[in-house]
Amino acid sequence: MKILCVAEKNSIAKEVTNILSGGSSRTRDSSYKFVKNYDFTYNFPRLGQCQVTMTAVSGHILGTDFGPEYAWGRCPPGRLFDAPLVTKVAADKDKRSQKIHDNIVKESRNADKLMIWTDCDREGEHIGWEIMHIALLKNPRLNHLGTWRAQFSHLEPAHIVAAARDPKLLDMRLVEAVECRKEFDLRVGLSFTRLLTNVYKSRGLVGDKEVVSYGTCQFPTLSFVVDRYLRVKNFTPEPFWLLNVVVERNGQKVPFTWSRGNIFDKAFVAIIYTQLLRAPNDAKITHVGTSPTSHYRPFPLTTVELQKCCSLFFKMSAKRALDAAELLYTAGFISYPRTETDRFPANMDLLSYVNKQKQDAKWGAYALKLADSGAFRQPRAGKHDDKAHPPIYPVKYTKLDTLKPDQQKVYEFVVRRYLACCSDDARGFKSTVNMEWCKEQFSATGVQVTERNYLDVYIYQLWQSSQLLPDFQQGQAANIHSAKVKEGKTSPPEYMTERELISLMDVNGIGTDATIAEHIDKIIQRNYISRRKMGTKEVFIPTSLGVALIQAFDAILKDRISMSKPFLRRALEGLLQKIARGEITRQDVVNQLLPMYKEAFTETNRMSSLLADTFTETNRRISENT
DNA sequence: GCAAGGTC
Repeated sequence: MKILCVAEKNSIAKEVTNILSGGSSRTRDSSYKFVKNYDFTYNFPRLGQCQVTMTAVSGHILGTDFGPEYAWGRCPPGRLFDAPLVTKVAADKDKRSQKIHDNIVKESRNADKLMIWTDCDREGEHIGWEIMHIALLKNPRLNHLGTWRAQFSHLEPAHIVAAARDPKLLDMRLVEAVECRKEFDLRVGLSFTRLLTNVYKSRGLVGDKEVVSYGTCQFPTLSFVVDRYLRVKNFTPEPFWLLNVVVERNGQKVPFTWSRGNIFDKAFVAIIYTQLLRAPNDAKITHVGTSPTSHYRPFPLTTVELQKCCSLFFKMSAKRALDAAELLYTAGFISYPRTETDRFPANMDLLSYVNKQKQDAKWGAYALKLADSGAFRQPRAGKHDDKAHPPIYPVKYTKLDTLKPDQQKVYEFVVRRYLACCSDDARGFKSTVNMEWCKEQFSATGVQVTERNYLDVYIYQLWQSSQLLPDFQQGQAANIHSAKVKEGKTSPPEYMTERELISLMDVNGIGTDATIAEHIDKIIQRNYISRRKMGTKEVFIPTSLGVALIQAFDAILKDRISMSKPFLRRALEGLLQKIARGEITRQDVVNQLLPMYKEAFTETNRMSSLLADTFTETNRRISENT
């Protein structure tokens, strides 16, 4: 029997080959230089000894487009809402897709079975379907039932062997969901992009080579930055007043906080302040207490959390962090780095991965303590599960100095985060002292950390004991050292940072783990937003074009659906998940949602002069400001 | 010249 195996990328094909063949395989070139064909034999349970060829694609091979009669300029943009879709081999400049396509046709000709080894997520399932579709062109045996689907989520040998021995079928519901997404992104993206570009260009508002694009992910992303920018710009600071009281005890000066906090009425604070000053000996300690407090260990690691942490701890951009993680994954050191899951499956042997870290010079002693002296704890379980991949964890040990600098940081972080997850919470005590002075309440607090636990390995987080409070006694008079009225000002929100933008996109389902960083780059290229240094921080500021686009869309569609808010994309995502669960069909979704987009298009087209006017107006306002 | 999603 001959089996053709196809992975999503060459590095996976190579690694799976290594595992299944026990290291003895023959390598042949394919028509595409970054994809190899690996030949070996393997014993499949129901088939016996088989001749296996393992090859790969490089992401999607087929693309969805419109026919030539719907090219830019050949038809009104609105026609793209009902123009027929054409699926064909993607046209890329080095003919990569065509070469990969040809390799699959050739290698599948004599195969008895096709086995799909793409990533186990929605897009991976769709790529698997593309591969099957291509293989079926010249080999009728490789239909849906002749095609196996290997399910795996990391490259540990035992796991890969298990996947090879227990193949499933392709899940066509996932394939349908992806087809649906592609249809919406294409119809809406191209029609609005052509409309916007035509309008701005005909008024001479953008350069000849420029494109004013609309994308279902680009605009919600832009909208987050614009909303924040306007909130900062429109902010008016308000003054407030508060009381600062310092009590002296055993020679130690202890600041107390006023329970009323910041007050916006100056006269009110002044009245109370006068009362206090009239009765300097009236202050009394009313309560002294100590209660346990803790810092929870972190949740298991997701992609977005990885990107946020790398941005915060190492000042590494989302793109760089993911690139480093990807390399660590293909080298077999960490599990698949694109996951939304923040809970480990119940049956996973978590302790075995702790054991593998015992040998390290920096964190080995901690791992040893976790594993061998009963300090190991089952990690907390978050609420997210993508049903495809577990949280990111260190699969295999490696010495840091074998890795490149970015990978060192990311690997060390993944390990420390994992060990922290498997540790106990940090514990301590919080002491509170309450004081009453002329019926006003004040309090002072102190923290004592007694058990550091996970903090010892998760060195990125600080929790330290504060200065010890002196020995106050309940009922005792308090010796006021000083009392002052302080004036403050409310401060505006900060401009959007990359870390916050990633969070917002993630929460609202804008883009995927792998594309969030790209959407941000795209709207920078389009001159909708720009990066700017503010002190030590880097923030995003929208351009006048970016502000105008959002404001014009909001004005035109104020009573209809919003093209700039995340609502539509989120609604689509929810419906895609229903398709994936088999509750509705792709056609149901098209019938329900496409008319709403089309209506928004018609209205935008009708009021297109407003788009240009808003831009002219924003430009004028901003140049007046500067 | 246009989208978003894979991948390099």
